[in-house]
Amino acid sequence: MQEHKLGTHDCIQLVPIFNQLTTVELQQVSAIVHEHVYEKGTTLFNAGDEANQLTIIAAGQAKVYQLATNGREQLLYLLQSGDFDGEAALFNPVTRTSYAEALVPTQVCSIQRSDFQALLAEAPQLALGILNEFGKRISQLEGKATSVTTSSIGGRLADYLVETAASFPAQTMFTLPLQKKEIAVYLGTTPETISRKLNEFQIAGWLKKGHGNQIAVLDADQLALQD
Amino acid sequence: MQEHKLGTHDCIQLVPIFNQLTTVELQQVSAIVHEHVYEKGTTLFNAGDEANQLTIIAAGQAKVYQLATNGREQLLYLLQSGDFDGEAALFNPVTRTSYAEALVPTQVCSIQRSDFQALLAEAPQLALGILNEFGKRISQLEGKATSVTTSSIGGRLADYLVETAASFPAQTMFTLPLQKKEIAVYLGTTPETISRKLNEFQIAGWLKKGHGNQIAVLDADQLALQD
DNA sequence: TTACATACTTGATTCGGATCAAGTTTACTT
DNA sequence: AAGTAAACTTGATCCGAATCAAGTATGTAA
Repeated sequence: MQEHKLGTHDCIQLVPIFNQLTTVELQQVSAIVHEHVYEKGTTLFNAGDEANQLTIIAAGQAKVYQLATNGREQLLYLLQSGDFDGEAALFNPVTRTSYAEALVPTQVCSIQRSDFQALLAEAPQLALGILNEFGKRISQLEGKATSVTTSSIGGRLADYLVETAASFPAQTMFTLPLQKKEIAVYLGTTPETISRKLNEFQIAGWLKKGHGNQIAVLDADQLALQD
Repeated sequence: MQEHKLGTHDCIQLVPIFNQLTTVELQQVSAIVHEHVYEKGTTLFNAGDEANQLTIIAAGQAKVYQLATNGREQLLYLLQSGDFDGEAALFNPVTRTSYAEALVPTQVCSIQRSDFQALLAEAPQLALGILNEFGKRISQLEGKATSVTTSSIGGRLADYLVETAASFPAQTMFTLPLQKKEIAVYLGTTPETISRKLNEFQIAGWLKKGHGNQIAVLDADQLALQD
């Protein structure tokens, strides 16, 4: 069973920032991409490492944690296929402040800074795609920063659920990709509160809890209206 | 008195993303930059506008507000000389979700999307500089998103004060650039709480309140240690 | 200088959500 | 299938900060 393994060319096509490239440019990119498969539970990179490369998830899933000053870890991103991290490394050597761990067997494409900079001079179109992707990410983060100071916990959880459920058929049961403890940390709250809010939502008829970490969103519209 | 007015060339040199350009490239950029001066209290752009340009503050100061779903306004940025906004517009036509107002007479440089894209193809070095700046902004926003879910109000206020005080000589009185009401909204709290926390900080000996909106930070190190 | 509006402060009360402390379920190991 | 550890739930209590309600400064216009 290795359906999730892909050739280099396919790998690159999965990444949004490379979507707009011509065939020729795609080949140029292929030439400088390195591939690696990480087993479940292994570390993609560590805090304190010097970062010299862009890391792209071709297939699989990884969690990125930031270490807070008090030693606590804050989940920063849940990287899915096509997501990337470490873009700052493409311009300057930086020390990573976060670390990442593979949740499942995960195939990663990486690009070295020096290779990337050389390529950029030849394929300006590439820069546009990346800039575009960065712009999106900034909007997203601005939204998060706003919503965190603006909405209540209930609202943030509701948003998270609607967003997560979006990748599954409507009204069907699915397994939450994160444990409640992790969702809690991600939203800046506690597992207890997550538990209680999910109950409230179920009583309101907006969702249905199943076995283990399964839920079905019944009324995404009402959920989204929370706060 | 027009010391704050600058020629186009000077204007561009103020902007970090253009810092690394060669003289030739700077001239190319100069050619496509439009300048405009907004009087105090006038609107730079409005929510709902279609954005087709990058807006750079050459001299002056502007507030950028985001409208929340409940109709409340959330202060997003306080733009100073050299800051820019609307970078998403450089890649796709977008509708603005925020609006900006000049706090003082403010000189603005703007670049149209079409001009920018044409330029980018000729000056790849420019893309690198912008990408770099974007990377920094993303780190900054990641930090803010983390600190908001992690620290208490006191900690966030302390950070804000230390940051704001940094542009004044140490331990001297200065006037806060925002009203307390606005600081409150910015930090996601209320004027009452700001008032109380400032008292606590004064009693602890970390700052001194003066007349009106003046304060002096006495012990930035202790403040920064808050939470 | 007085009058008025706006910003700010202070106190009393309320409330959301964190924390603490058991239980209970789920999932993994053998 | 039984045993164990981890994750989850539920209840009781506590605390930080929001809200409500006066007040007091500050600044502005006549």
